[in-house]
Amino acid sequence: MKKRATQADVAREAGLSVTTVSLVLNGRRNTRISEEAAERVREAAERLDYSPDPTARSLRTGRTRSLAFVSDGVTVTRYASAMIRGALDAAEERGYTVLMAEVGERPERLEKVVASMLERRVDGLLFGFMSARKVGLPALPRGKRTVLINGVADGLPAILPAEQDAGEAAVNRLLAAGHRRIAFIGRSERVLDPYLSATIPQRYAGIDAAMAAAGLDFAAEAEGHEWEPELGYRGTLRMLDDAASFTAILTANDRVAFGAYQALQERGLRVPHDVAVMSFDDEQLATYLHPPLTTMRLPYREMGALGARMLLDEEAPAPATLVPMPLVERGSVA
Amino acid sequence: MKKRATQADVAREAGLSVTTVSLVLNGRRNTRISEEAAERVREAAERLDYSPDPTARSLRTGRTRSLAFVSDGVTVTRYASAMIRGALDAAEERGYTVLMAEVGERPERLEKVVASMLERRVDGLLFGFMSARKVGLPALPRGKRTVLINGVADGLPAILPAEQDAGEAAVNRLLAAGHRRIAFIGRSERVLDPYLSATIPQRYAGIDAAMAAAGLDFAAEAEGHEWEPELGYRGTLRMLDDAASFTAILTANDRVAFGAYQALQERGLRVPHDVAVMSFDDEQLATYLHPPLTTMRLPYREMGALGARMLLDEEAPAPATLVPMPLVERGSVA
DNA sequence: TTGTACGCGTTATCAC
DNA sequence: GTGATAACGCGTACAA
Repeated sequence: MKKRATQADVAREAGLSVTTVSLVLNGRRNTRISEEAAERVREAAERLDYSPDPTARSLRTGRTRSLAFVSDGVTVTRYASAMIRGALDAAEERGYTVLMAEVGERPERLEKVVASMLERRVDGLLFGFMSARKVGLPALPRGKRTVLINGVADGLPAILPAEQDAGEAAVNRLLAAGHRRIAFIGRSERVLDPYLSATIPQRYAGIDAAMAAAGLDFAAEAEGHEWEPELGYRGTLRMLDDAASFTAILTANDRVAFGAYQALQERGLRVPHDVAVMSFDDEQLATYLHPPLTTMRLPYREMGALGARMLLDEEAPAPATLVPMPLVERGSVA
Repeated sequence: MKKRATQADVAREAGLSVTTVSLVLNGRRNTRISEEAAERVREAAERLDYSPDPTARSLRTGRTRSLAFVSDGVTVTRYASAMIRGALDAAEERGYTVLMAEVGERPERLEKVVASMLERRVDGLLFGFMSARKVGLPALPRGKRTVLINGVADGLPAILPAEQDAGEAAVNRLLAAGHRRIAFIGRSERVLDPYLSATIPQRYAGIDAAMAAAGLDFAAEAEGHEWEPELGYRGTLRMLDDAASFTAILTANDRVAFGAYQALQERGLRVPHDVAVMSFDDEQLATYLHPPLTTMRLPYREMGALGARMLLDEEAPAPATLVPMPLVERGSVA
């Protein structure tokens, strides 16, 4: 492994000065270098397989062409990790590198991690959270560009899923299939705390708005804030045992829907023939079910990509951007 | 936002030279600086809130205290993304930062991405793959430390799950519960291609070895290389329809087990009372089932952490390191 | 149109 | 024991 070629090497090879080399290779427009010199530089660079040293460049310019992606637990979260992928792709498109850090369940680490990223002179900070909620962040330097994905904090630009629209769309999908007696599993007062979730209230709001617009009330409800299969399972059984009459179930998320499927199957009810199921999130799980689950997708990958673009593109970012949650049509609604 | 303090500022504040400052702050041992001078330096640094500029340091030392984590799709893979977390934690412990990149389904991007990481002067390269298989990698500079996680390539150190042991342990768990008539779902010739999987053959080998040691053959088998719920579902139904007699099912992975559960429930068979189910991987899914699934866990987080440690700690890494797959005891075997 | 020389903040080599 | 000073590789003001 030979030493890497430097600008000086290229200059020598081309018989020109480093200034010329620098100007040419950085594609400076309003400096009149003869086309012939420029060509000589490019050839020399090519011959020597030259590529600029980003370290030296950063030292000189104060910019690193890198951004930090700081998250709570998205790497260990079933599906939220897709937001990393989105950010990675958008950053790479722009020639940026992503420094990753994760603070896990210990928010007190956040300060240390952010400080470490700032020391590394990242050009911007991207925060990503597992569940969209209000978060406390350490003080950040004024000028430093910052965007929150799936989270909100004081005056920082935030990217969130368009939950209200999704709530409406979910209900409307059931209505369009002719359902009028609809059950809902997963309402909870607890979830209204913005530090637990900043978006779930909107999901509820959308759901309720669409129901109201149709002049309907839910035929049955099973409350609960732990959106795990158990809730769907027990909730569905309870509603059936209460002799509630419904032709469709709307569940707070896919894991709840999963539990609902189990209960329905136990009772000999077929999805979607006897009972339709409509849900939110679109975890991988949704594709495992029989029939596969129709659900409103959390657009994590798009949110990650948008976050990186907002951070890196110079336009002033909006205070809050809502990313549409697409309806993923599978087989559980008919 | 004021300008950051530099070493020169600290030197001035302490009334000493930058040399002294550098020596003290880097904790050099065999240089005789008076304890009093050292103290003055530390105090001055504290007062000015000085922290060294990693960019300048890298320019000088040629090391960046950063490593690259290059993967195919681990960020969008249900559970493999835990290996990122492991690598992140281990890197942070050592003061290293992780530059992430992901090439997705396009291996031709690998070369570009690796080149970009090398340009950034990372101190080491960590490759992480979704499924443990033989991979082709671009040529890497001689000296550059490299470790593969969940993948194998020519002469590079690799970290893999200990599948053979896990295969044996899974069978032995069933034997310990008294099962003698065991069915197996998921054998396939196709999976023996090392470019598809380098470890599945070992999983088979462990399973077969344990069965042979017990003097047993499988009571029934359902073959298949697409390890999705569908295989478990159809496979189980077929075996039951063939009037096969078994008290336990060993499935190739959790998704297959999920399908098996569905089939068993349809036929009115209870897990684990009528049929025990034992599996591999430990996806989140395993905890959703009724009863929760007993399975051999793929230790992705540990593998990620070990990879980073091997990369960063100076010991010469072994050509291949097998990480134990722990038995996760839940409720599906009795 | 191109070249010279300096500075970015650090570490390392030598003097004193 | 400590202090000048020369790199590291790049960008750019200023000179030619």
